[in-house]
Amino acid sequence: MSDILNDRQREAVELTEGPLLILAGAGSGKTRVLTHRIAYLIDKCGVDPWNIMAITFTNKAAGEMRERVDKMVGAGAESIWISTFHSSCVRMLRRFADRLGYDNSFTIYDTDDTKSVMKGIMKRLQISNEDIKERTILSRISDLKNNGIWPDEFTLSSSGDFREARIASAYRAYQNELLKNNAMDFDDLLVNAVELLKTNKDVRESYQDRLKYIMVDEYQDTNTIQFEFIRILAGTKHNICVVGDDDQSIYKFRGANIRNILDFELHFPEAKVIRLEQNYRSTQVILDAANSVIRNNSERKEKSLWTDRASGNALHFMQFQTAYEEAEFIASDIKRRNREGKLHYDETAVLYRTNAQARLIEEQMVSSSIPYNVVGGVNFYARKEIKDVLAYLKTVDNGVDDLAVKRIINVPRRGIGGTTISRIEEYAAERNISFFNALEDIDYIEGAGRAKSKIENFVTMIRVFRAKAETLSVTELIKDILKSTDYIEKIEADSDEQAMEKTENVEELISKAAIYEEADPEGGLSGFLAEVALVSDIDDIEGGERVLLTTLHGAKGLEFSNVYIAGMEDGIFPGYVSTLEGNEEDLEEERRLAYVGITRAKDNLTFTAARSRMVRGEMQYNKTSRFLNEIPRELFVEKVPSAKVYDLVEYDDDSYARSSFKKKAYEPVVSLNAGEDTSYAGRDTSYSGKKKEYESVVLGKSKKAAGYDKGQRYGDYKPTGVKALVKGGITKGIAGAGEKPDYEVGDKVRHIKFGRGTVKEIKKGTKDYEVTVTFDDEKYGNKIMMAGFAKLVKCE
DNA sequence: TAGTTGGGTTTTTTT
DNA sequence: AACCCAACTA
Repeated sequence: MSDILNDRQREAVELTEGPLLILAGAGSGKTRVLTHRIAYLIDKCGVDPWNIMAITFTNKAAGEMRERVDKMVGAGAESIWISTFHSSCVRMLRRFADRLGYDNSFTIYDTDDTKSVMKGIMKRLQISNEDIKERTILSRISDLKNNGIWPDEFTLSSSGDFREARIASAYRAYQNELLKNNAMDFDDLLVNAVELLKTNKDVRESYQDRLKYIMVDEYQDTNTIQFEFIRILAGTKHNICVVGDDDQSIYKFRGANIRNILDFELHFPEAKVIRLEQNYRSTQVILDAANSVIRNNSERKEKSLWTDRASGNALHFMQFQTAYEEAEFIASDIKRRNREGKLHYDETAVLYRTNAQARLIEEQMVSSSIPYNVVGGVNFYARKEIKDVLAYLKTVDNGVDDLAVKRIINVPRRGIGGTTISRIEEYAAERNISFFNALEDIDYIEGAGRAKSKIENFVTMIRVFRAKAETLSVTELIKDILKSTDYIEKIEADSDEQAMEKTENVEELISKAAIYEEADPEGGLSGFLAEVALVSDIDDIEGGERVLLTTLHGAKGLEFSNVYIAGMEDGIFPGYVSTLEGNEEDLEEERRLAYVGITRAKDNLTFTAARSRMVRGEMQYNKTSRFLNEIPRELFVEKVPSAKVYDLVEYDDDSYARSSFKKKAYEPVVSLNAGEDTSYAGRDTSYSGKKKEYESVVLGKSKKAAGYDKGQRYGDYKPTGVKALVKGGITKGIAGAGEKPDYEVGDKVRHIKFGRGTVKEIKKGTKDYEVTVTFDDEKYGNKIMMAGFAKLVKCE
């Protein structure tokens, strides 16, 4: 990428004073602008690097910016404050949390931790999980925090409503518990940092004085409290430059407030706005696709990406019978193109909506021996063995973190059971002391007879660790803990196949600690634990010649020459909930996600979909994604070598066929010639209700016969629900496996390969009906087959 | 106390 | 399908 700025970019770089909103479309060089701006401030305006702050969302983005700025600025670059929102807050709170009643060595609770805490509270307050789910309460609490509403205020406002009042009491108890444990959740980091700045004039002014120029990346993803944070820091000078793209706002579920960017000019009336619309990343075809999708959103700042790149390769869309075949295709296509020298693995990504979809694709990558990285799934730091070791470290670092202590008191097993723990909890609650303090009082606790000596040993062990922590490095401390507790040996002793992996993970943790200590020798144990709490998986993906598998969310900010977007189905992407009546806002967010996905591609973009897929143990039959329908048909590769209707699939006409069929409709499936470079296998939309017979349909050639009008987008059609009559080797669609077949013993049926036959027996199997058929063709004779798989169709 | 089993549940995305 | 939890058994 050239380092020469275009006019708009230059303007954005040089407008250093006052509030500035840079609306930066995907691939428009926003990072380039930000880094140049920092360099400009230092070199041309004489600003001290110490006075500059740049805030990002991920550690990865922060790291990349740091690297680029280092190269441009040289000496002094290290004193620029570049970090994420959460890390910035931690940094402030590590110095001043005592002003808010916390100890400066507070721990950070992740989502799992907060769940455990909430579970305990609900038990105590006798809120049953059936009445209000813990997840519901936690997300309410998160909302409330993000809107600056504290338990006291919420208790008042909710007093009239029973259910709300219970949530309020849970909120209050939760907050007390965290404070008692000297812990903060992710939201607290922001909330408390803002509180700190608001209530402490000296702190606020010292930061305001230092941070004279503030830049915020991915501004569209900020939430209300984050806005508050930067607004306070910007003080009265308002030297705040935010960069974002409202079309890429995809974190509403996490509290992101799209109004922050839409209303920037209301918050700062003197704000200047600069639009960056020239895209340096993608071909025109890809941009056209992106633009044509996002155009369907209503609440957005009008803009349109353009490029002077050539129009480029056409888009591909492939639809398959099953998610398995979809995955198979993606892997084989990548493999083939790589073999032909048309694709580099490290320039390739497979994107999907949900982490669950990764599994099948990953399997196919393995069997095609394609090197790959998967982001997401179970976060490294969320794994049991890692959380165990971290809980030891937290127990050493922050003695009042009851959650950590309770986690490890019997891990590895040392014969301290539930009854004993409850006793100790009661004792601690009566005296309002921490769980660990209660352990130290074990002599005075009744009914702890047998466990007593075990607890004494535990307490002694932790005390020894604490003493050692004064001198040992984090890596040494971890090793010492593992050795003293025989942790590794215990893993190997009682767990099975996963022992290897667990051991490797623990070793990985040690090397991560080593890396941390080298990078930040002053950080210590608290620093390491804080860092670990705030890293995400995408942050430490190893590079190399590897295909990246990630969710669409995970792909934000990245770019690849080749992008595959899998699972293009209504109900998957867009997600089911967002397709329901009244959820238009959610649907728009999904559409932005589609926009993000499409704009990751530089040169080649392939969409795939499956007609049927297993979701949470149940078979789903989904229509192709409505987002595909929003892309002009002309942008796709169209030549189809003699596509044939070879199957009909039934789906639920009104709600995307979630296993229970109400209204049934049928649509023809066009055969796929996978592997052909020109293959285009869209749903053929030929079924109009009038035409009831198909021999074959050739896309491209007989569009008219297939029900298309010129200019019509492929996929725009209305199924009539009339059952299609089918001739010539076309079988009826897959009924859901396990559904009773609509033929009976004695009926004549047709099989796609074996031809005509007579049903001899129908037996209900464990998962599906087993059907025995005697085929007319003696070659095949008697066959037993699964009804859902055999796709037998009744005939005369 | 610990291991097993059966039953019930599951928003999708994550700092 | 996968996970978690409660109840049951050794």
